[in-house]
Amino acid sequence: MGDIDTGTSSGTDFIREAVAADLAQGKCVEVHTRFPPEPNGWLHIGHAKAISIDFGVAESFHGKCNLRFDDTNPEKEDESYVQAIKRDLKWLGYDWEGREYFASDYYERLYDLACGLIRKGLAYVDDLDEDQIKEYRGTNVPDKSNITFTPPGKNSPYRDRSVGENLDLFARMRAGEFADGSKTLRAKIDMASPNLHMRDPVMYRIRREPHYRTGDKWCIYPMYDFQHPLSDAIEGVTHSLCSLEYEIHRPLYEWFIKNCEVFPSRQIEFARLNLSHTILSKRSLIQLVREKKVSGWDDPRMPTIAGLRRRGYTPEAIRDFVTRIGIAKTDSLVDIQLLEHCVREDLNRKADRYMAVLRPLKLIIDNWPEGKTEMLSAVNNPENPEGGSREIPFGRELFIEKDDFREMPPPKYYRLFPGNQVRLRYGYIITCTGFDKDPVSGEISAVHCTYDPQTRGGDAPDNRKVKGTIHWVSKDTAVEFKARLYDYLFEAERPTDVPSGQTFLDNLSDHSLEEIDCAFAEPAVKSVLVGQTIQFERLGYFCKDLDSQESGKAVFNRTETLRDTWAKIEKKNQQQ
RNA sequence: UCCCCGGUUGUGUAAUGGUAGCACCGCAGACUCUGGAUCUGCUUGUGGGGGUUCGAAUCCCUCCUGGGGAACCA
Repeated sequence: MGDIDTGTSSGTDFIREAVAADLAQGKCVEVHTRFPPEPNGWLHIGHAKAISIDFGVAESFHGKCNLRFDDTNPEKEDESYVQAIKRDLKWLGYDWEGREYFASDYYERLYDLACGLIRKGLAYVDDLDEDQIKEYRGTNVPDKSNITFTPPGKNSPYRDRSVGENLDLFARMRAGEFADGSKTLRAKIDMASPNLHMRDPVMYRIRREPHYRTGDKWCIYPMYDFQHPLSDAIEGVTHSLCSLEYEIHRPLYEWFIKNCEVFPSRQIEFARLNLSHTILSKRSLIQLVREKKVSGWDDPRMPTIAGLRRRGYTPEAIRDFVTRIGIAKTDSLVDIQLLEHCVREDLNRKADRYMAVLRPLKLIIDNWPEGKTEMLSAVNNPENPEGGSREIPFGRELFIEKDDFREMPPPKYYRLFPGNQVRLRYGYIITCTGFDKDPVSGEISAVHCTYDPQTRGGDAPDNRKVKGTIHWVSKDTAVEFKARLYDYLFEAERPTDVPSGQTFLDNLSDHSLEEIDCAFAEPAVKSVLVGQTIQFERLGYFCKDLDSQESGKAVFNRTETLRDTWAKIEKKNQQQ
C-alpha cells in the first residue's frame, strides 16, 4: 500500500482516509468514482469542487472516474446541457477517458431490477395520488417549520397486493395504460421509520414527457433514490461521493443495493461549496439567465465555469482554489477573496503586460519636440525572463489615467500634481508644470509637464528616487477599445439572506457591470487573441472577449483588479 | 427540537489522547521603474459547563448553537 498516493498534491481528508481504510480492509481492490451531473444547467464553481473530489480521489488511488449523466427527469433535461457540461469539464482539464455514461441507458436494466424487487415482495404498485401519499406518510402538513413531532405513517391500502398483480400492473404502467400520476411503484420498507425517506419511497412514476435521449419510448421514469445506487453498481463504482443533503438518503441507498443484490458502492458525503457574494444553486442561476438579469450562462459575472472562463479565469486557478478550500462536513462560507487570490497568483506568472488607459486625461510634454516619435522598449512579463520585450511609441501628447493627477494631492499621494515628479513607465521622468481647466465645467482638460532627456527608459543617471510610476498611452498611436469592469453580482456576503417577502433577486447589485466605451491601449494589444488574458499595468487582468470585432473595436473584460494598496490608503484617508 | 449531521483565530482547513499548525483576509515594515509581485514580522481560535485521564480540540454526559430532511426533483 506504500505506493498509494493519498493526496500529496491535494492534501488528505476524511474521504481519502475512508477510501484508504476500505482498501486496507479489502472492502474493495480498486477505487472507482463517478461525477454524476444532471444535464439541466451549466457547471459552476461548486461543481468544480465536486469534480475535483470525484476525479481527485480516484487519481489519488490510481483509480478511475466516470462521467455519468443523471438524466431521469425528462422535464428539465436537455442535450444542450450535456454538451455544455462536457465542454466545461474538458476545459477544466479533466479526462473521463471515454467512460461517458447515461442513467437513461440503464432504463431497461433498472426496470428488470424493479421487477426483481416486486418478486421478492419488496415493491408494490400503489394507486394513491401525490397528496394521499404524503398523508399516509404523515408529512402532509401545511407548515413544516412548525412541526414538533412526526407521527408514524400508515400503510397504503394497496401495499399488500400480490406479486402477480404487482408485476402485471407495473408492466401495464410501462405500457402506458394508466394516466400520469395515477399509479407509482413503491419500495416496501417501513412506514414507521423515523427517516421519512424510508417510508415506502416512490421508485417509479408515470410521466408522459419526451426524454431528450429516449424520446417517447418510456412513460415511466425511475426516481433518484432507486436509480443512483443501481447505476453506481452497473458501473462498478466503489465510492459514490456526494454532497451532504444526501446523507439522510444513505440508508435507502444501501437498502436498494442489498435487496437488489448488486455490486455494493459506498456513499460518502461532503459539504458543498458556498461562496461569499455568490449564489450557487442551479435553480437560482437558471432564474438569473431566464429573467435576463445577466447576459447568459456565460456572463462573466456568473459563477459558472463558462462565466469564469469568459471573465479570464484559468483552469489552473479554479483547480487550485477548489483544492485549497479542502473537504469537510462543516457547512461553510468560503471567502471569494481566496478565489481572487488564486487567479491573481496564476495570472501574475502567465499574463503578458500591456499599457492601457481607462479614463483618459491628456498629458502634454511642453519641452518635447513637436512631431517627434520615439520607440521605447518594455518588458512583456517581469515574472518571466523568457517573455521578451516589445516596443512602445512615445510622443509629445499622451493619455494618462485621470486618477493619476490631482490638483490638490491627498496625504501619501505620490502621483502627478503641480510641481511633483513622476516616472512614465518605461519612458521618462517628468515634472508637472501646470494644467488646463475648462472655465465653464471646471474640469481638467489637460496636464502640462516637462521631461528630463537624461532619463530615457525611466532610469535616472543621478539615481534620484522617484516614488511614483504611472502608465500612459501615446495619443497618436492609441488603439481604442471597450472595457467591461465587473464587480460582485451581489454586494451582500450571503445573497440569500433577505427579509421575508424578498428574494435573492432583491440583492442584485446595480453596479456589477460598468462599461467604458472609449478606452485606449498601446498598439501591441492588437495581437492579443480572443480568450487571452493579459495584464494592463496597474489596472488589473483583462480577457479579450468574443464580442471583439475582427477588424474593429476590441472588448476587454476585467478579470480582477491588481491588489490595490492605494485604494485602501485612500479609503482610510476618507474615514479620517 | 420528530429524524440526521455538524461546531478549531474574521474566513476556510489541519492536528486522529501528547508543543493548537497552514492558507486567505487584515495590520506593520523591507524592497521595487506596476501603490503589482516578492520578502519579513504581527494580532485574533478549540461554543458553554461537568466528567474520564499524568495529560482532552480529540473520549463520555449535558446544555447551547448552526445546517439538512419530510418532491411522483436530483
